[in-house]
Formats: sequence, C-alpha cells, structure tokens
Amino acid sequence: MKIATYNVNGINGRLSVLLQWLDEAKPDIICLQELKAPNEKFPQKPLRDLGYTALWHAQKSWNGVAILSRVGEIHEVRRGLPGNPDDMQSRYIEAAVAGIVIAGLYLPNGNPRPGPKFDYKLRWFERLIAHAATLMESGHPVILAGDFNVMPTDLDVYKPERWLDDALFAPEVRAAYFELLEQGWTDALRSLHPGEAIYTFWDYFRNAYARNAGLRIDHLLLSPSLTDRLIAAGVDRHVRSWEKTSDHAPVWVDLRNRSKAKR
DNA sequence: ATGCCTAATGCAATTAGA
Repeated sequence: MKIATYNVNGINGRLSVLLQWLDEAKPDIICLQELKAPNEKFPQKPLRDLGYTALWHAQKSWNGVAILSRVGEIHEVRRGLPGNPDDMQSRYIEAAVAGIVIAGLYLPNGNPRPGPKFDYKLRWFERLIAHAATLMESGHPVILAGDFNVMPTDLDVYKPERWLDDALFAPEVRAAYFELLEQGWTDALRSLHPGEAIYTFWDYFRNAYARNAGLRIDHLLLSPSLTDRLIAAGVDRHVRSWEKTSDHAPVWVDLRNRSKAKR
C-alpha cells in the first residue's frame, strides 16, 4: 500500500499536475496541503473520475488539507487540532482509511522570526505534540503526514548555514520536531535513507530546482506497527520539473499488507 | 537587506509562501 503526501500549492491551479501524477504513481492514500480554495471549490469530480474519494478541510485563499483514497472509505475522525477553538486556519484533518489512522497536517511556516507568526507556529507544534501523544497511546497504526515546515537536520538543507535564523530551521522548531519523534514515531524517508541528502521542496526563485537547492520539509511519520511494515520510501522529484508545478514534490511510503498470520 | 517566482483575490497591488 502506497501512502503519499503532497503540498500542491493551490489545488485548482495545479490540478492538471496533480491528476497526471496520480495517474502515473497510483498512490492508494494521499494527504494534500495548501489547497488554497474554499470548500465549495474542491475539485471532487475529476478526482472521483480517477477513482479517488476525498475528504477535505479548506478555506478561502490559504491553507487547506485533504485526504484522498482509492482503497476504501474515508472515515473522518476530526478536522482541526484540539487545544485552541479560536484557531480558524485549516491545517489538520484526521481519518481512518484501510485500517490506518491518517493524520494530514500543514504546519505553519512561522516566518518572520521572531514575531506573532513564529509564536503561532510554536503553539501549533505544541498542540500537535499533545495530540500525537494520544494517537501514539491509542496503539492504532497511525501515520502523521504532511508539510511540517521543518528541516530536521543539516542534511535536510542544501546550505544549512544560511537557514539558521529561519523559522523552518530554528533550534526551537527542530527541538519540537525531535520531541515529537521521541514519542516513538519513525521518519520513514530518513530511516530507509540515512546519510542521504533528499529534498522535497525547491523554491521558485533563483532556478533552485535546477541547482538542487532544496529542503526536506514534507514528512511521513509512522507509528511502531507501521514501521514494521515499511518497505520503501521516496520522493517523486521529477514532478517538480513539470509545467505549472508546485514548489513541493510528492513524498511516499510503501507499506507491506497486514500479515494474516500475525492477526 | 531585498528581489528573484507563483497563487489568490479580483482587476492593481497586496499578502503569503519558505
């Protein structure tokens, strides 16, 4: 079973790229971020024509997350992170699909730092850590997938020294990421490719993709029972070279089917 | 320090992204 995350940077502006990639890669479950469209403008029909049902949590202009599936019903668990009823930004959606709890998230960017946006990022991260702890304690197979807006280590940045003061690489943000991992989550891509520079984002400026001036900020974190099923993980980086493409590339994991002998 | 690019909104220029 292939599960992916993809920050599309505008689902309607990038729809042809999204559909082409889905048709080519045929992932089973996909978490999308940055829909940048109101709920009523979610392109349900073209996705359904490709065999995907969808659940989305969007808002006008900014943010917006969705879960797509072609392997069975999407059972919504929650939309929005608990812990702040005043938070109106559509950045979190959680559903049960094919026996797995899928948490799709779009962590705040946080720039400029310092400032209110950075404070919001840190508070949002704290809420994620608290909620992820309850998911971990549940014992269910869980995957936290999305745009975390964090490069965990120097290896995840083309030029780390230039990013030290940035909200995506600040010490307190990386510390929050590792505090989350310490609950028992496995960073799927890094666990299978230790020591390898792999990026998921290249900005539109300065010919960044051609220079491979990238960042690794999109992550798939697996609970222990899913880590045992992890076969492969990768980035479909060629999608970043397409016309009208997002500044992110899709990231995916391949999981072994549940063993009947063990159940 | 800022622009470089791109999208959404809405029809010009601003906000936001990372």
